[in-house]
Amino acid sequence: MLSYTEENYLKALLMLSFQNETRPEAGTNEMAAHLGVKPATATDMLKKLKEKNLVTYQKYGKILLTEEGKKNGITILRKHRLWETFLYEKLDFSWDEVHEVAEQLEHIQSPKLVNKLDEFLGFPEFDPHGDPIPKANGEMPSFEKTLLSELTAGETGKVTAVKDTSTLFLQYLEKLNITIGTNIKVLELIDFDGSLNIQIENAPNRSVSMKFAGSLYVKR
Amino acid sequence: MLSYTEENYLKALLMLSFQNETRPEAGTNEMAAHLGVKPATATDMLKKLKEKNLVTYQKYGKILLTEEGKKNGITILRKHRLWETFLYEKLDFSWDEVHEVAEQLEHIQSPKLVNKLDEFLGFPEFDPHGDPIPKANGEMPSFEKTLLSELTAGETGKVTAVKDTSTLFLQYLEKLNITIGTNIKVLELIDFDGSLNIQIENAPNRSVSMKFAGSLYVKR
DNA sequence: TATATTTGTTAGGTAAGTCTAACTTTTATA
DNA sequence: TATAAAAGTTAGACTTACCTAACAAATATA
Ligand SMILES: [Mn+2]
Ligand SMILES: [Mn+2]
Ligand SMILES: [Mn+2]
Ligand SMILES: [Mn+2]
Repeated sequence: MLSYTEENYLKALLMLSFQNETRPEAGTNEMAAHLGVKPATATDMLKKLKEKNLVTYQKYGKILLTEEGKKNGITILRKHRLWETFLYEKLDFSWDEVHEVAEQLEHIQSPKLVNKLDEFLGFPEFDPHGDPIPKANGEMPSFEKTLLSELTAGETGKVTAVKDTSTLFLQYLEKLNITIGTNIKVLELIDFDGSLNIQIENAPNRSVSMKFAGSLYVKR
Repeated sequence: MLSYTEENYLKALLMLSFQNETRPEAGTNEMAAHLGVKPATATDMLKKLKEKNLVTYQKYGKILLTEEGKKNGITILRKHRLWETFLYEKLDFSWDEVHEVAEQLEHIQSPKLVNKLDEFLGFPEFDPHGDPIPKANGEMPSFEKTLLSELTAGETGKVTAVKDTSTLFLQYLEKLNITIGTNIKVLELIDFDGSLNIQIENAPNRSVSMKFAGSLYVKR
């Protein structure tokens, strides 16, 4: 049985492993920052997780989830994303509101609940941010990871997911009338600062920053 | 901000106040037993709750919730019963399974979630056990509290709630095809041991014990 | 009313999870 | 490669929630 806190550490390590695309290892400071605790606290927890065979790591070395640790992390992530979907689809939460509440709901212990919820939602493959929801068996639906910033002038992409899930970004997208499924055409690339002029389906044309274009996943 | 544990203590005190019909006061041992902790632990917590002005009590005296404590307890109870209703109505949980999971869900912090859930469920007045769900303003729908054991021979009652919510009792009721809304006619009262012969709607006649008849609320 | 029983409190201890301050190791850079 | 910076660890402390054992007060009963 894992504690609420241990679950958070495992999920954090899993997400860092997705983020660090080259190698799935994480560092203590990185992990601590992700969880909003001090590095000293992360070190303490690491010892405990190692003791329980959920991570492999040695002093001053990198952290890697074991199979068991990964399995547990995936379970939490599955719950997190199913709950986000529930809040968004059934209770009319906006996509910048779901995360905070799902952060709590993901820790509810009841295998039956998770699977019934999945069924109730119609076995969704992606959450409101376009992130893949792990299946009951641990598999992750895959999706194209093309960034809007990778498109060339003239190309069109349909938004599949957001890379940045911060409230600030999500609310800005809402203002721009962009959501999962919206088509965006790149009109022009500005070499000077990497910004682009885009045409948004059902919304006025816009100029957006490089940072913006690097935060949206699209399908060509 | 109340901790998970403090919330459990307040809900326990509230429910004991409903139970002790004569006076709403509770004792340390009673409280500890209800929460599954040792009396010494309950005493510790009591001091903290008193410090926070959630209960009034003095050493060796009885425990009483303050208005603030009661308000908080009612909020938890509202969430508990709404979640039970959700699990029962939307996710096909049986009425003996809902309690355990609601025990966890009641602690999720999000006023918006509670109210949206209430709306999603159609503002239910009673939970799957027939217990009243406190309204957002703290009011409790009232209901008739006649026990099956109070009926006389020949009278018919419609089941409105269960007094005992133990798995053992709920599963027995299920076996007998009795649920909220079922009509039961008292055929005969046996003076010797207080048992009664009853006629259950859509099920064979039965003899049930005094204990059984004292655990079911009905409406004449 | 004296004594036994029940009820409630205190003292002292543990475990989880967090922190700060000081220290060590690793890595980057001059 | 020596040194500075960054990354990570350790020691010691705090808070919350729990426990056991010993004690004190209140209540029931002979
Ligand atoms: Mn969490
Ligand atoms: Mn998400
Ligand atoms: Mn609870
Ligand atoms: Mn109930």
